[in-house]
Amino acid sequence: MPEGPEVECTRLSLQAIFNKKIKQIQFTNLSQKYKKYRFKQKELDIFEDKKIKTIERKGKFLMWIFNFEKVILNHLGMSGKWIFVEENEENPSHAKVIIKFHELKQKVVFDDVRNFGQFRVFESYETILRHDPIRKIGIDGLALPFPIDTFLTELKRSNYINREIGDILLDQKLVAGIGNIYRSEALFQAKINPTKLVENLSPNERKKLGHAISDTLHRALESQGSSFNIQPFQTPFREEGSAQQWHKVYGKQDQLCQVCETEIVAIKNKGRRIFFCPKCQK
DNA sequence: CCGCTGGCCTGCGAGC
DNA sequence: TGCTCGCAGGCCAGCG
Repeated sequence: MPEGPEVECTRLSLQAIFNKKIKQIQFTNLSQKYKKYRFKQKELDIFEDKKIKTIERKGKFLMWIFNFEKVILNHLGMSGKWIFVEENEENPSHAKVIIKFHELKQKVVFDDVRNFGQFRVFESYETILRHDPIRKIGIDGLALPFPIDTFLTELKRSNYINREIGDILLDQKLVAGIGNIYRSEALFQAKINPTKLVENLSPNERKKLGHAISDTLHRALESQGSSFNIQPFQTPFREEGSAQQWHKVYGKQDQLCQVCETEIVAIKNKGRRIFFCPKCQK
């Protein structure tokens, strides 16, 4: 579900639990159905009475930093969300992790329907930085100002030049935080056909694309993300986003382009769909 | 080092 | 009504 902007919205809401003394972090009974969480409660027991100092975002990953050496790597996967739940309120039906605090009535619950999420303890900050997905992560698409020069340099890497631009935009080693929705939207804004090879992009197109990525992700952040379909994104305070209201192409196959009234088309790229206007995006 | 494929999961709507 | 199928905003191990 969540891409960079949704993950950042989540991070901002979770500031409410910074510096609160933890009573318990607990894997739910349901979570024990799954290998990645099974028999790992012991790793969470040591967090009792500790505090979350801050949460850093690396692309779509959240790194939880505490007032001792351990670090937790958390990924929302396709359907994960953190939700504040009242003491007497029932847990969401796919709760995997529950965190309770001494000073807070509410607990915070990691609810993850499709179970693609991650919640893993690492020994230290240094250990997590050596973890491959973190170590290899590219430019943060939400970085301000967007590092356009680095983006242009990276685009010239030999492993990218003969590949389709729509394909490599999901590569978190290039720009981290782009997901399936915002790759289509960014390409539309930059007026670039997703099947165009990187080597055939003009200098102007490359610059426009960098700007479009940054602009798209920031507009999404301001809109509190995109919420639609069956399992809409919600912030921990259960607010839904409104970015879907300005989507120009994502999910709009068979509808007419708002600019030129040509029919929006969808193509498959490695099993995921890319949406674009065949006239505006040459 | 690289890129690609299949696997990990549940829930929903379409079509039969 | 119930079944199967395809599809959904992502990552990663294993392979060539």
